[in-house]
Amino acid sequence: MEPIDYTETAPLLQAQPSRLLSQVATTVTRQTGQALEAMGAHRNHFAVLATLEAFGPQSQANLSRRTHIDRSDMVAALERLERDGSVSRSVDPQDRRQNVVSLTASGGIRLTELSVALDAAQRTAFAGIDAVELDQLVAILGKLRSAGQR
Amino acid sequence: MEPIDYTETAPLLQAQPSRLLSQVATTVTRQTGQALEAMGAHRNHFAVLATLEAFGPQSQANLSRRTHIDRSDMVAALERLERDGSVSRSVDPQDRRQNVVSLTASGGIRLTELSVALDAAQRTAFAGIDAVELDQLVAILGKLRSAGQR
DNA sequence: CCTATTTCAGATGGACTGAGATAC
DNA sequence: CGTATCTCAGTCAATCTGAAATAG
Repeated sequence: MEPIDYTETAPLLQAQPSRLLSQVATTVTRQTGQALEAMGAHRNHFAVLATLEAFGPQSQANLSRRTHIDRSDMVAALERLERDGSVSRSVDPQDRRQNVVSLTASGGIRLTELSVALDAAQRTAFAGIDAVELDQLVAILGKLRSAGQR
Repeated sequence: MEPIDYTETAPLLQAQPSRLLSQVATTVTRQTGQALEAMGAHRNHFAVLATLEAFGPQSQANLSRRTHIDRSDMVAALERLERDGSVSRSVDPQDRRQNVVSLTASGGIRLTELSVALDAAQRTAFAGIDAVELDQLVAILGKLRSAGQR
């Protein structure tokens, strides 16, 4: 007489990767989000700083396209980053509709701090799988993102 | 002189699987959600019906544990499913705190309909990867869910 | 005239919390 | 008395839309 496991998943549900995907994403996002919150930061802040470091000064619109952060949420993120002195904004003389957003020196330091915190959180969040599986996961998700945009 | 790609992702961001995970999950969830919405249903409805079919009549608390749907959202889902005639609820005579939720005949038919719609949506959502990769993805996500709960 | 960028104000749905009523 | 279940009300952050103001 076996004990009944009241947390088992129905077969039809196991065949629904979309559900699994969303549940794991929720958990992982919460873990990394809390790590950044403990640093007084936000996921979007890291994404913006990393993108500025990689591609140099650029407009908010390009930052949005590169990070997949909505133009509207970008406004709030930059307002905050500017207030903290991590980025500076000025009107582009070539095209005065745009702001040129630049990483400051202290923004570069901030990026390093956040990167360390995020790496640690990520190691915890993905502790259940090995390095090979993590590589597979990233590769597969990358394909899905390219294929399935919008 | 190469053209500049304004949608490229920063290296530091590519090393952040958590971000990728959340973005892909958002897209896939929207696609499957729309498919069910077109059927007048919701993701949670499918999960509940599939779990009832797999494990038979059971309490709302057990449905919550098995589907990972919050007890609070379960109330709304069952209210709806009962109104549609897909499930029936009655107080458990053995333990009158609990409701016994049962799948009705028309609920079984409904489950089949939703299953077909979901499968189609899922084939589209995961069209970018092959069967082997999908299996890998499900296996990896399964490990992460077991390891990282809460 | 149409399009692009930045900004604001708000809609929408998802995950979750707290507390009350009831029953064990 | 403490715990479990069901329910309701409501918070909270995330995603996204629409429109205004400005500039090309």
